[in-house]
Amino acid sequence: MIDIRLIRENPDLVRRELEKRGDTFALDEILELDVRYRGFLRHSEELRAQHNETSKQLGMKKEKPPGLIAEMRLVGEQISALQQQTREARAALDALLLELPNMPHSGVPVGRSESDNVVVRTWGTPKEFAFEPLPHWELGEKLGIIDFQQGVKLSGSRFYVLKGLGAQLQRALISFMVDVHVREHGYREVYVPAMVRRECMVSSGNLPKFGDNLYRDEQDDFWFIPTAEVPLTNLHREEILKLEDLPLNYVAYTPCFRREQLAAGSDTRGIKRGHQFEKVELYKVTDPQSSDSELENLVADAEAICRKVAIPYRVAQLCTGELGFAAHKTYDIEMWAPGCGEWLEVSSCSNCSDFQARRAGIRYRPGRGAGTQFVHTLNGSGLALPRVVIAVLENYQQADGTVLVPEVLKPYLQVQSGC
RNA sequence: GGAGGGGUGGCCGAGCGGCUUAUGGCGGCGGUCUUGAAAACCGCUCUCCGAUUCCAUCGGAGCGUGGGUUCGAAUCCCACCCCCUCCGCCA
Repeated sequence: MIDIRLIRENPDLVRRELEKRGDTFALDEILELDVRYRGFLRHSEELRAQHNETSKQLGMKKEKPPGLIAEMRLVGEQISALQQQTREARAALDALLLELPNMPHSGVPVGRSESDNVVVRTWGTPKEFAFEPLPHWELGEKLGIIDFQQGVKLSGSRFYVLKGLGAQLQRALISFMVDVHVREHGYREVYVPAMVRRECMVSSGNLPKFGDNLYRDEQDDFWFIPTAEVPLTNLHREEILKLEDLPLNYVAYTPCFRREQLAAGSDTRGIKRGHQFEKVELYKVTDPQSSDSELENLVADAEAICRKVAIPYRVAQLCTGELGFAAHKTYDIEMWAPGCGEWLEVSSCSNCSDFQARRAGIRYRPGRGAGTQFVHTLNGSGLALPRVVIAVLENYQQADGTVLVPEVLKPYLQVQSGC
């Protein structure tokens, strides 16, 4: 959420920043509602101040004059009516504020589409194969480790079943990645619910605007998380954190659920995009001064995984038009997949500045006696599982259709050579 | 799922229609005393919103959440959320 006071005091700045995303926003309506809201609020507070004073005096009197009580009742009714108007204006204002995306960081390149993203670095060189490398769906089927038909049988399109070493490879990657982040990067491992209350989705920015992308249990109003970012954002909801406890670094492994209402046929091959997938998520809560540098640390922590599994990757900075709703600045990490011949997004690391913190009410106190301030939150995959599985299969494949096990995964797998 | 009990400031815990700007204690901070520390004593300790002459002052709100009754609600009523105990069921 953007601070209403900033919009009030500097609407042109906010408008200019938001329009970098390539869209227009209802700022005039917001400003108008804000004036209305404060008018009602001020009026009802003035009346209430008088009313409080008279009531207090009335309470001290032995004789209660009936005329005065009748008069007070009328004032009370006026206050109720004003409060109702105040509430309505506030609710309308909040509804609009919740629809505004975050403002981009000043260093984000202005642009409209993927082609305006900026590749900031590349690591490794795509391997030259002496044969035509196969896409993972062919490799997986030949090896009997990915079964698409059974996925469809159980749940429909965009579901798959991993079998034997396919399932084990994914599980090995999960353990390996979490271990690296805990032991080498200082993250605290947490296990969180995959179904959350509606307000958690509002805090993270998924609701009210993106409900169409979420699965939901209507009976109990549980919402299925599209990423661990949602529960992690809410871990400290409505808390005032101590400066000395920042930054908080969390790593969580969770399943993720996305409705992905894509056109039939797009991205349907393979396990790149499904309704359910596994992800290891990194999350940081920092003070506002540190979030810029912590984003660099976060990206480096995610990149470390790519290097350890020795798969070429590149890091792209997203342009303003590609930023997610809550994001202030984002880097994507893309691994090279020689079989499908594309750079696969395996991580998206974002500094959300105070956008989610404001929605979730997560604050800290900068110093003794100082007022509270909103923290900054950052998140990034470290990494998204099915796509790393794809990259491993396609990069480590051999001429005979078998796949070698990356060195770092050997301690985590039952086999030492490959499959 | 059934029955009962409960949610009050950082924590514990009183209050059960106006005397509460929420008693008291613990913790925390500052001070007095002391060579220093402890003890004792004194004082201070929350958040949010709005207005203005904006390092401040004034007003409003907040006792799980949201409504309601009343001139006046932490206190009474309704709904919901959460926690605890027992029973049932279950991994």
